[in-house]
Amino acid sequence: MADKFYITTAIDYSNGEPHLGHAFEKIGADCIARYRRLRGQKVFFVIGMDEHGQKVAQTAEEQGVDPQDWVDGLAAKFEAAWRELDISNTDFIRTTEERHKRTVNELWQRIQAAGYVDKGTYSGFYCVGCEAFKLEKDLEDGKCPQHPTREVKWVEEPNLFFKAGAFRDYLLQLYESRPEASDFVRPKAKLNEVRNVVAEWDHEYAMSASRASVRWGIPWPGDASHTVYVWFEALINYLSATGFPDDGFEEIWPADLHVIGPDILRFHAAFWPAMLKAAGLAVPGGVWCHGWVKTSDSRFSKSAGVTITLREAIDRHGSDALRYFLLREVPWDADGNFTWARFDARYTSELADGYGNLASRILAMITRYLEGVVPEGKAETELDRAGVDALAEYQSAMDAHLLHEGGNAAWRLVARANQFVEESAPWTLAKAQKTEQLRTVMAALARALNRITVMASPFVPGKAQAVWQALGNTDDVSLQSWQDLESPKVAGRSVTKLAPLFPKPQV
RNA sequence: CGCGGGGUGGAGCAGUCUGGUAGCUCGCCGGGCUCAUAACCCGGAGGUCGUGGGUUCAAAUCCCACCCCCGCUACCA
Repeated sequence: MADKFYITTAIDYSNGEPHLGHAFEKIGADCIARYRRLRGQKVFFVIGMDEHGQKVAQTAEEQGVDPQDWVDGLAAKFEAAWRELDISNTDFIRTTEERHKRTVNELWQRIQAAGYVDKGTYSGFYCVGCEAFKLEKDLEDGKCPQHPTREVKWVEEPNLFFKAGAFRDYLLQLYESRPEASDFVRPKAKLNEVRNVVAEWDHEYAMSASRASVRWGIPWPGDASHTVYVWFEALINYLSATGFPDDGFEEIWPADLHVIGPDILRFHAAFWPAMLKAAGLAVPGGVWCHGWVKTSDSRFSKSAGVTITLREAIDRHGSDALRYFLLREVPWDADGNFTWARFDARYTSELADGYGNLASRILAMITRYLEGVVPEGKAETELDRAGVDALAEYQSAMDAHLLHEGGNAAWRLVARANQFVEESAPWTLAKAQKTEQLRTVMAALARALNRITVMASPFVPGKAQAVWQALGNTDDVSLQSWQDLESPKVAGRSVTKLAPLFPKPQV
């Protein structure tokens, strides 16, 4: 594995409060970032806010505030949410920051100098909701089907265009060139979608790069009557966060993984690498397109307008539980449903009765039978073999970004450990004073709990740390070395009993 | 119209590529244990694998036709 890993999420558009969907993307990316740290990589994890554009200006105006004040307020709310969810980002970038404006200027001057920018007039129906031009055939009753409450405007303006079509063949080759496990776009179905779109481009295909009529944006280098089109500007944040064009940015760039939703796939999978190529920069390692969290507690929810707020979701069982639930319930390569019934069921069986209870019983037995010290117990047990298998499964799933499968591997070991407790019945061994056997069994259980806790830490970082400390460690579980899990060094540690990790509400 | 995803015991899913006794989790029923958050373990009931045809000794799995659901079309990530 390479030494560094640069992962990003889409920057969030400053148009409303953080919700479950925003959180899902951050949590998934965070899970990957935390896993990569365990594997010893230096992780750069950038998230942030997309703060320019007509829609932001318009919303701010409706609220009667200055656009900058508006986005400042929202950025604070988003950041607070991410702190609460233990998102371990190493940077939080905002497109109104100077460092971003500087990078945008530099990049576009390079693209322009390389001859990939054209002047032209754009005319067409423009939907403010989408920040995009619409073809007449895509309109319904003269309105944008995505934003039927907003007017579509006929706009004619002198714009600048990015000649993306020049990179058609390059992009198609990029999609084909990678071995399947590291396709430029994953999962595979999404790669095919993008390929089909790009294959239809011709060499004249161009995309607006600047807008003459939008003022809340970054002035176009050399022509302040234009601002850089928000879509293009937003993409560049990934580069801004590396310090580009200053020396040293290449220690971080290129990004190894851009985590995004399906709605912005085309921008990341086609335009972004084309822009980078035009400027002579390295393209990212890949794009991961996750699915949607659907919130439908009943089949009528859509029409009834049922929504689940992030606040409610966190308050239900706490931040770690929400992280865990989303990562297990919604496959990271497909859509999934969020329902309270499923959330409660997983919380009870997998967190409280599963991991939480396992930790309680192991720690309690070590305390009760062995004076609270993890015994030496070098004999390899069946449970250790299961543990090593689980690590291998976990690793291969997590390397492929199949987070739900990684979680599954870790939690199967929880079940196996519970089974092992029954089979070996430490309470019987203690009564019969079969000390050696007891020590062997309890040492194996301590190793299993150690392995589970490290594997669980990208999913439930806070709770994993609590178990880690109860196991007698003083350091941070996230700093553990993956290699040590082959044979966890737990012997001799003084453990402490643990209050219920995941308390169950009294019925 | 089109493109993509999906239809498997009450619920959520795996299995379909590389045909050969239908598997997992939750729920339900019965039993066991007592270290543990009335948690844990074992056993059981429950499925004509969307429909109709076809290929085959044999199909959830391959082929054809069709039906239904979902996304692209919603504060959307």
